[in-house]
Amino acid sequence: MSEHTPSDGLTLDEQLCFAVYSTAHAFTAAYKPALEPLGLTYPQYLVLMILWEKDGVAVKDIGKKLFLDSGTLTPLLKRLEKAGFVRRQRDSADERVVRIFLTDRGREVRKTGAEARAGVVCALGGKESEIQELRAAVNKMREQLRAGAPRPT
Amino acid sequence: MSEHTPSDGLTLDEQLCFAVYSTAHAFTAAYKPALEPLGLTYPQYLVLMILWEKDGVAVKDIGKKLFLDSGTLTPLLKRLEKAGFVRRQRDSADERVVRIFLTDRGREVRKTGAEARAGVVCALGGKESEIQELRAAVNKMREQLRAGAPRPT
DNA sequence: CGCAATTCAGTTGCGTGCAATACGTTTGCG
DNA sequence: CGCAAACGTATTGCACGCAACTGAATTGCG
Repeated sequence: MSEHTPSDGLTLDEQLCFAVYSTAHAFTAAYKPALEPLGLTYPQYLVLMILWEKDGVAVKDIGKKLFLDSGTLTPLLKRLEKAGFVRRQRDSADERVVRIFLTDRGREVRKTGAEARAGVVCALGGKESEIQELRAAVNKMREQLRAGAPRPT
Repeated sequence: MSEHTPSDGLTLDEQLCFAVYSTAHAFTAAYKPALEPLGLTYPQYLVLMILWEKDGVAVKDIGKKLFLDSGTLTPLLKRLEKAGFVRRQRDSADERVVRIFLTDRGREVRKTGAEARAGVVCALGGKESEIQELRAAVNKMREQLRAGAPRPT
């Protein structure tokens, strides 16, 4: 098993990071056929998922859930508003806060969202238990990365 | 266990797709402290990994490995060239093809790349075998998504 | 050979992501 | 109360990522 190249574990296919990176893109592509006809992108769909769970969430809290900042969310939410899925409204009790509310249209598309997920789950080959197991492992990895990465101190 | 919300598995935290999506960002962030001082982004680093394995690869083949198209790669490779990591050269035998070659600088940073990976692996909490197992599961998922998603025929 | 189809890279347009920064609102402390 | 610090959102600039398209080079078939 002699290696003609100095193999230091830096082969692309050996990398967990690349596996995750490329699979994330594959997920986005897998959802696209279901979302595109609605005029939704995948990150926009994630925002709607949060709102389906609890309406009137502040931008900041959406950011915490999705790990995104206002630089990403503000324009995204404006596009969602323009497309008629949500309403953006300043919190009268704290004028710094902008709360996001679903419109009727925003609530309507939940059905289609559920169908989208069903289709993708199907493509994954069934077994919900396996999927949940994998999800837990991937989430754990994310938390470890987030714990290891932050500021030096 | 009554649900006060119509739970159709559409909660953000139940989603494997979101786990992968957010973990991909976490990986990028984890690599950043190592890559930023070099003036490299994570996707640029992926391209270098391919070239470390085999130099002089065509843009098209880089795209196949990374699942990216020329719309993404052409500007990225131009930036890599401008930063002095690679050289872009038309294939004289087939003028349509552009081959990418490492410069001395491009070869130099391999060491730092290896250190970057070591740091991230460390943050993941060790056990190479577990990491490889997870990598295999995630890669399998990607292939299932890619097999399920393509054109309707 | 001759020409249509294919291939490959490049370009444009749009939607993320993220760092850095700006700005108005609120809080906390003397 | 008065003001500095903290907070929440918005803006700008840059780098992906992808769809749609362009244009040059090559291939393949009659």
